[in-house]
Formats: sequence, structure tokens, C-alpha cells
Amino acid sequence: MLSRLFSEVLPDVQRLAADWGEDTENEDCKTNEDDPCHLGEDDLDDPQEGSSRAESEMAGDDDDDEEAEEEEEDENSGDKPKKRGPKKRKMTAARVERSKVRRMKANARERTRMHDLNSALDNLRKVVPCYSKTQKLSKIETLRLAKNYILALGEILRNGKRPDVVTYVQMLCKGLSQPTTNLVAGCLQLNTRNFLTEQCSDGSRFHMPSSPFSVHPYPYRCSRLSSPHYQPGSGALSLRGHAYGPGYEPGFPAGGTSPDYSSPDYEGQHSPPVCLNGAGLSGRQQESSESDRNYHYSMHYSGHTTSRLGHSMSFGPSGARSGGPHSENIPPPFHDGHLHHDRAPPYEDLNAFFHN
DNA sequence: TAGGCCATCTGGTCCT
DNA sequence: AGGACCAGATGGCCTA
Repeated sequence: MLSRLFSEVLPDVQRLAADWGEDTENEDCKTNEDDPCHLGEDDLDDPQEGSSRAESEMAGDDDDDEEAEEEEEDENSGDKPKKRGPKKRKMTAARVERSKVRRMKANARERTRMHDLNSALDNLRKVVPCYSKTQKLSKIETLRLAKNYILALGEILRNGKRPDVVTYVQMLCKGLSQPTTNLVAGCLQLNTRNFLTEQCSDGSRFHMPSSPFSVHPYPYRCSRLSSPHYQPGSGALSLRGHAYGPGYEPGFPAGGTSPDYSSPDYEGQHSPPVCLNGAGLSGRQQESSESDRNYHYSMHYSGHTTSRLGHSMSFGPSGARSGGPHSENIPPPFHDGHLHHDRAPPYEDLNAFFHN
């Protein structure tokens, strides 16, 4: 039955397709297997409904036959009043197939595009003050934090002096969600504490490192477990309303006790290194058991390693495309799997720019 | 279970 | 025609 129907209808379909300048021998259907854009390999395993639906449609000939039959009926129904306007192209079987293939290609492109976008976002995550491979900032928070970070750095450069930590954190956290705010505050606080112990022998005041981008001698241990002041869920580090809670250290330059950032040491210096503790980011904790293992959360500044500048400067609008899909122009040290203190954040660019 | 976040599909629009 | 981009819809996953 089906074969008879097929043999009767197919010639008409082929003739119609030929009338429209399309060849039913067109390799579109075959290209589904050869097309690089075709959903193959993992795509075929994609549990997404749409894909499976499209594939099931691709596999089914009955639908096409029905459509072809309908078209034949339409052709014969000359009694009906003709519609005005541009004649709508009939969906021949070939056109249906082409449409499906086009849709699948478009889906594949869209996936690739979103993957590129996400990889770019990942790279952005790595250069904003808080970064963790296991507890990623959400997309929107990453963008907000990046915007605030740029504004903060610009403000620092404009004023020529460094704000106190509280102000700095407030600048960074403007408009961020409470968990992210806590996170950033926790980062800065922990890092400040580290610098107090490492570089400020007097211990009375927070000081920025004397070198603009001094490299940390070792990766900071910034997990929640490493912070004796962190209290899970307490919101202790909230900057909203200056509710610092038990995590806040009185020795910080809050209020009017701001250090003398106008000292010559500060010329051209940038924001303090910050690191990420494992706490405070709600909803994104993928492997809580990893909190013990993830100590390499810090941002590290290395202004003297200008040899990396060339790599950093390779960031650009065309960077994402030049290396093909999923490949940003990121030098190897930026990729996951490296210790973060090996990374050369683009602060160097800023530094180099103002020292040229 | 509700809400947040995310990946994917999909159709529309604009541009080449 | 086809690609890029966008926004809406949908469903999955995770956490509080």
C-alpha cells in the first residue's frame, strides 16, 4: 500500500520540485549524514525533545508522503477561489526535508554560538575578582561584577589613590545579589587578612602590597574551611547596610581609618588581590565535598611579568572567532587546570597602558 | 516544592 | 538562501 502510494506520488513530487528549481536528488537528505553541521555523535544522544523530534521526523517518510498527497489534492482543487498576493510556496517533500535540515543546522549553529558565548563568559569569570571552577558565578552576576570591577578600576585610576577596602568592596558589589556580595566581601576580607600577615609587620592597618601586581608567593587557601571567621549562612560579610557581623575585622580601614594610599608606593597600583572562599554563593555549589580541595581561588597580580602582555593583549573582538568554535585567544595559562597564580590577568594591560 | 539558573529548540528579524 | 542574532518557551538540575 505504502509502496504503491509512494510510486504514484513520488514522480509528482519530483516534478513539482523540479518546477521550483529544486532537485529531489538534492543531496540534502544524504548530507544529513555528511554535513559537518549535522547533529551527530553526541548530538544524536541529545535527550532534548526538539532534537529527537526533528530526528524522528527526519526518519519518517509517511509524513512526507501525506504532505505530497495533500499537495496533489491542492493541485486538483481548482474550484476554490484563488488567493491573492504572493503565491506561497508549496511545501514539497524536498522542501520539507530542506527545511528540516536547515533547522537542524541552525540549531547546531545556535548551540555553537551559545557555547562560544559561555566560554567567553568563563574567561570573564577568570578575570573578575572572584573565580572558582567549581562554584561559578552566574552569568548575570559575572556581568554585573565585571561592570563594577571596571568602574572601580577606572575610579581608582581617575582619583589616583586607592579606596579603602570597604569602599572598594561596595563598588564591586553594587547591584549584586546578596550571596555574591557576601562572596566578594569574603574574598576581599580573607585576602586582606593574608596581606596583613604577609606584608604588614605592624599589623595595625591594612596595606596594599607595595608592588603594583605582586605575585603571591603561594596560592591562598581560601576555602570556607580556611576562614576562621566565616559562618555559613550567617550573612556575616554582608555589605548591605554595613552589616559585617562577626566576620568583619575591626582593624580594617572602615569609616575614617583609611590608610594613606597617597604614598608614593601606591603610584599606579591597582586593586588588591582578592580571592574566593568557598562560601556564600548560593545555588552553585556543585561539589560541596570539593571545598576542601579548592584552595586556588585567588586572583594574582603580576605586573612585572610583562612578557605576558602580548598574550593578554590578544584579547579582542575577533578573538573568539579566530580560533574556531570554543577557542578564545587565551594563552595556555588562562585555561582551566592551571594554578591561578600562573594566570596573567589583563590588569597588566591596564598597567602597561598607563606606563607607556 | 518553589525558585533560580541553565541548555536547547524554535521562529522571527536583519543583513549579506 | 543562508547566517547571525535575539527572545520566548520548555524542561532539567540543584538548592533552600
